[in-house]
Amino acid sequence: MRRDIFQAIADPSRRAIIALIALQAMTPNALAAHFDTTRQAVSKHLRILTECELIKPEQRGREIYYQLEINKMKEIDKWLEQFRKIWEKRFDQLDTLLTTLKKPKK
Amino acid sequence: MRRDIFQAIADPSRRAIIALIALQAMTPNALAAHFDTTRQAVSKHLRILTECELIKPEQRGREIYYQLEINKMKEIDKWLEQFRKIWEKRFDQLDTLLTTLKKPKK
DNA sequence: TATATTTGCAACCGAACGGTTTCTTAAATT
DNA sequence: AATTTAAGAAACCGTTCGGTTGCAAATATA
Repeated sequence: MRRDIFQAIADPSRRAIIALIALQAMTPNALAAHFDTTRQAVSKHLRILTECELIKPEQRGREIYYQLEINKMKEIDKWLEQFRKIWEKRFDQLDTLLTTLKKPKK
Repeated sequence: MRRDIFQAIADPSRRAIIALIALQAMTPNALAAHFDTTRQAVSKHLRILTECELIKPEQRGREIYYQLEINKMKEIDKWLEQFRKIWEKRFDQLDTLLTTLKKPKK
């Protein structure tokens, strides 16, 4: 069973859950109210997100508040880094080109 | 059939393909040589990546060079933006705390 | 022209995915 | 103590995924 952060964010429902939890910790029931699905389905998503440590459960009485582990999100950012270098380079090249074009002709 | 960039990067083989192509455009055969799998499997990944416009095929004789559409990668960066705001805020708070601790006691 | 090479496409297969329904456990409320 | 509420666990179901094998099409080479 593959279980990493990239697989975790592949599902649109899970991305929506992450976005909601990012604003404030929420219970499975509260989350389910935002979706057109059963609480159990949400629970399954929460389990997956918990397993790859993207969210953390916090028991409060009989309720469980799930909160985002924002640091884990940085792993995606870290992976993107290698490509950011490339698109920044391309932007610089474009910038150079534009600057060159602007220069008065010899 | 769901086909978006998040699903595209969910698979580790596809992430590896993206990373290779980022450096230089490559053919399916050349790519397959880097993996312990058949060319057809790589071709399937390339198809998925092409469908969500993360890569672009360029025919050259009987070979097809696939090259990365770096701009598409920015979509991930864009999605991350909402969370980057949060982790930068948390960092600022930590920074403020540390600065406060450093201040001499009254 | 015959042959080899590069590639895509279709059919198939087992495993994983995303969902539902049903059941159990535990805490809160009456 | 009985009932309600919140949540997880297990079993099941149809679909998708990632891979394979086999085949057809098109280009290059002999």
